Amino acid sequence: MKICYPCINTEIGCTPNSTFRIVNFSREKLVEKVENNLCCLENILRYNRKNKLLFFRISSDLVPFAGHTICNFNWKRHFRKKLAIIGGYIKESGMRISMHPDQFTLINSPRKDVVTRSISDLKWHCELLEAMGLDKKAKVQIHVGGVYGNKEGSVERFIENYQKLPLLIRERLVVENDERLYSLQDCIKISAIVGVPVLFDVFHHLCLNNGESTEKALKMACKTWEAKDGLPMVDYSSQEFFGRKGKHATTVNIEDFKNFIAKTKMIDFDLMLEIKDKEKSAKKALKIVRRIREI
DNA sequence: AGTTGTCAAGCTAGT
DNA sequence: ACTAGCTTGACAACT
Repeated sequence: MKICYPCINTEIGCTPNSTFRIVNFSREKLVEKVENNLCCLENILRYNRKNKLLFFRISSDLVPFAGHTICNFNWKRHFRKKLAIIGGYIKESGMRISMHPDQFTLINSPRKDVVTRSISDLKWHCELLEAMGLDKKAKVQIHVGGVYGNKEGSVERFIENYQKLPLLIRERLVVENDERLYSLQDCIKISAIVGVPVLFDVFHHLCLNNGESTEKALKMACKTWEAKDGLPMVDYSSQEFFGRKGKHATTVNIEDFKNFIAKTKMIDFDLMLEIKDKEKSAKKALKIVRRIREI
């Protein structure tokens, strides 16, 4: 089991997600930001390696506006060497990478323009991982999307559009259960038809489920991953005690986490801790995982 | 230097 | 018909 936190490190003092306003878009601005972001990403990866945190989610802001029509600059070519170096470091360290485009990226919208933009967005995520030389175990995760007043039809549209995706995207795309619309069961049903691996989100499952226990659900999700996809990826977070339902906790709840790790001891997967204090919780979690799983 | 409103993008649910 | 919230940081314009 590899374990880590998404996108940001709060200790190092740099950000790999530095962006700018679209009105200020220029080739120079983009190069400046990406240079800075890649440099910070390297710092984070070094920190993670030192701390044995071997799973990391790279932010979609690493290359601002990369999938947008405004971006006519070939950043892949420009940063080719740097990307290969970073990818080399990731591989040599035995690390794994994921990416997670945000809620605007969905392939089941009835709006053609939304789907087109989403595909363009997914494409650059995959191209980035490709440029780093990472194998297909590096994944890009999205949710099923909207319901649009007709869940069956919306699932159907997901399936149709998924099947039309270029191979470059299909080889990396995984679908994650969300906390309001598409449960794990919904994702599994889609997976049974198109073969997309299902990324299990423990916390979302607590918010929306079909009565299965966490262990049962996790096992079901794991079956959708094949050897070529690598170990199943799992997202974990806990509920902020006084927060609205679905709000992520500030720091990991140690007791809940121990419980989760103990219950799932027999299953192997990679774990992303979606907790606000990032590497702090990840380090605590790693200690627990090591003790309970004896790794 | 510190504070605050705003940001490329979609969707749902609540008013 | 309209907007807050997702999740949330960071930019940019303002004190």
